[in-house]
Amino acid sequence: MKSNIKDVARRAKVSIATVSRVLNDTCPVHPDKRMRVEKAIQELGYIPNPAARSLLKRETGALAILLPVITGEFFSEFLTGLDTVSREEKYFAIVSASHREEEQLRLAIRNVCRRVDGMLVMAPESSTAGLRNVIPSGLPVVYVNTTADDQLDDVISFDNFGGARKLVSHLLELGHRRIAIINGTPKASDAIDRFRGYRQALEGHGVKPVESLEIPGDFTQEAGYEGARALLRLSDRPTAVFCVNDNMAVGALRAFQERGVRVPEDIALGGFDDIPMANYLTPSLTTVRVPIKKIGQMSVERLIQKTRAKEALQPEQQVLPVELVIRGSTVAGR
Amino acid sequence: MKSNIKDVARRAKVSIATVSRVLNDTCPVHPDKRMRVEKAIQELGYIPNPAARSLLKRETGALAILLPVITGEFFSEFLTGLDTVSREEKYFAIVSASHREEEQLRLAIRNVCRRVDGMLVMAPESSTAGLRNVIPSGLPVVYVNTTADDQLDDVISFDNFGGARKLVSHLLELGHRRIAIINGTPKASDAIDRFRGYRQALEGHGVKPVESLEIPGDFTQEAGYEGARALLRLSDRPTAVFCVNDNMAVGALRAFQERGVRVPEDIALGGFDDIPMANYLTPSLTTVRVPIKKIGQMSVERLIQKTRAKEALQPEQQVLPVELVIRGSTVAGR
DNA sequence: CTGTTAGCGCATTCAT
DNA sequence: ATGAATGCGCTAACAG
Repeated sequence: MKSNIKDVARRAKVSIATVSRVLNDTCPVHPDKRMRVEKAIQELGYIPNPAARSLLKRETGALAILLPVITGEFFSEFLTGLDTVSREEKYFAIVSASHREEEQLRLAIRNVCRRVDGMLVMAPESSTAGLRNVIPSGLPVVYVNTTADDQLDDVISFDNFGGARKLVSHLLELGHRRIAIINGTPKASDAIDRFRGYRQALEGHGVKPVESLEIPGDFTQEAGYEGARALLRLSDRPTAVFCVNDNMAVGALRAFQERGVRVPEDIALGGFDDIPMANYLTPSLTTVRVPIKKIGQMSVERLIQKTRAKEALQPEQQVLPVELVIRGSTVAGR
Repeated sequence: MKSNIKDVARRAKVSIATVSRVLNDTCPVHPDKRMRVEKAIQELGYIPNPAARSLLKRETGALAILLPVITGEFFSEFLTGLDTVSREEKYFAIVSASHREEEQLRLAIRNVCRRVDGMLVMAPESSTAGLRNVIPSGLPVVYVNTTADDQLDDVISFDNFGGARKLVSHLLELGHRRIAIINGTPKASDAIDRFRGYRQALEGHGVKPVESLEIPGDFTQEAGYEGARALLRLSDRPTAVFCVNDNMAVGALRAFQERGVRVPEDIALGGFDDIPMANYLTPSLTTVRVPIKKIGQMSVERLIQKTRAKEALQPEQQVLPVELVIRGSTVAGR
């Protein structure tokens, strides 16, 4: 059965304070007693109760990582980066997904906020001010890829707008004029920014946006697949398609291949994120490289820094650059 | 600042007991006071401290999910299945990765075991008996894909041996005789079982195993890539390669394509898992379908069942069937 | 060096 | 229906 500090103390014939001392190595303890305590701990299989400890110390040694979803390569990469760092820094990472629903996110925040010393929130569909009333003031938070209404929070994001503009400009420079877009979930800021980049690029080249070429989506492969099929049904097909993330581009590519539409000869295809898979597709996918793993690392590093600091730190907001990666899905022979 | 139950009581001009009552809806409370309490909670942004609650109630409402890694499609799928169920059942899932190291796993177990009401452990490199001394007796545990030394624990796994045998038999039936294998991490039971399946299939067809065709690996794409390159350097190349998981097959495919080795014409390729990506590769990947998402669901369901049960349940051990999926990487024209 | 004691925030008796 | 008091397991301050 689960034993407690009293059991250990009794067995080692010392006071509970002494047990606590050897446990936390706070002040010197007589080697003899230390040994007895260690032996008792061993024999009982005693493990301190973090609930009791955190009640007292007001810290938990854990960090919450709240993501819209944990599925897919994008998030895998992000988690990998983040996990390494938190492990090194002796923090325990609690990962949860909010399924892109604000309500679920709020619930998750409520669920964890008292169990952790800090929170990492990636919520492209929410904004920092909107979440503020759910988050206990004083709890360190780092937002990733979340809309910042003001300068009060730490926010790390990357250049969604610029990346999309670059990619679509690349298509335009290849001579494409009928360029479709398959979008992400409607309220997601990253989807919105990428869409803006798309529109901006078109404008910059004097191309009028065509509404029938702007297909709604939700970041999933299925949406990419369905969106691409819808585009193929059009009487006046586009010559290029920009999927707002790689995941959807994967689905689109499948739709094209099923219908015998060659990429890039019949239709060019671009994505966003540069997930590992992008390079494995045939043809490989032209996309916008986002330093996902690095962002994962950076954001926990910052979170841990904020958590360890006694004083509240000056909020920092940064937007990381992204890079266009040209591959076979837009230029044949690559 | 973080407020506590006392603050709420003071503000609502009631006792803390009353606050606790409206919080947990235990016994009837005068509507008037209830209102005052609710108002105070609202105004203070009060959130109960789960640490204090669990100290008293001896339950946490959380489940631990300990996986070897959380990267890649296999684990994404698993988590997706699991997440849905635990959310529905009002349990909070704490996910952590042990990096395939027993020491890390033990550390993670220690870290979480007192924070949760039950644990889901996927540890292909460990065995149930070996972990027993780290896990507090009485804590409900469900193992997935972990070696069972005895009948004392709940273990859910799938037919690694049979799946591998089927796949390699398929290659043999296509006429292949020089069949290489790229293996998983050495101590992982799934890798070991799949290797056994490979050997067994060869034997069944009277083919002698060739040691130079048995390449070590570690389940990562990089290992698949390197393994495939090593095979290509052989003077006497294999005509088929079985990668012990799809992830490595992806890496192998890349190596082949880089060197202009056609799949399946020059070399056939098989994987294991049937991750979503397998179907998107060109050629699509012949593999062994594992009902990953379903296993994720089943295992938490069982865990929750054990957790809710007052009495200790009879341990159940089950091995789920897997299915050979033949695609383009072994048979051209698919 | 070591033991005793007072809470941490909360649910739960036991009185009222 | 409600409040006062008790204790969950632990650490820290205090007193030896």
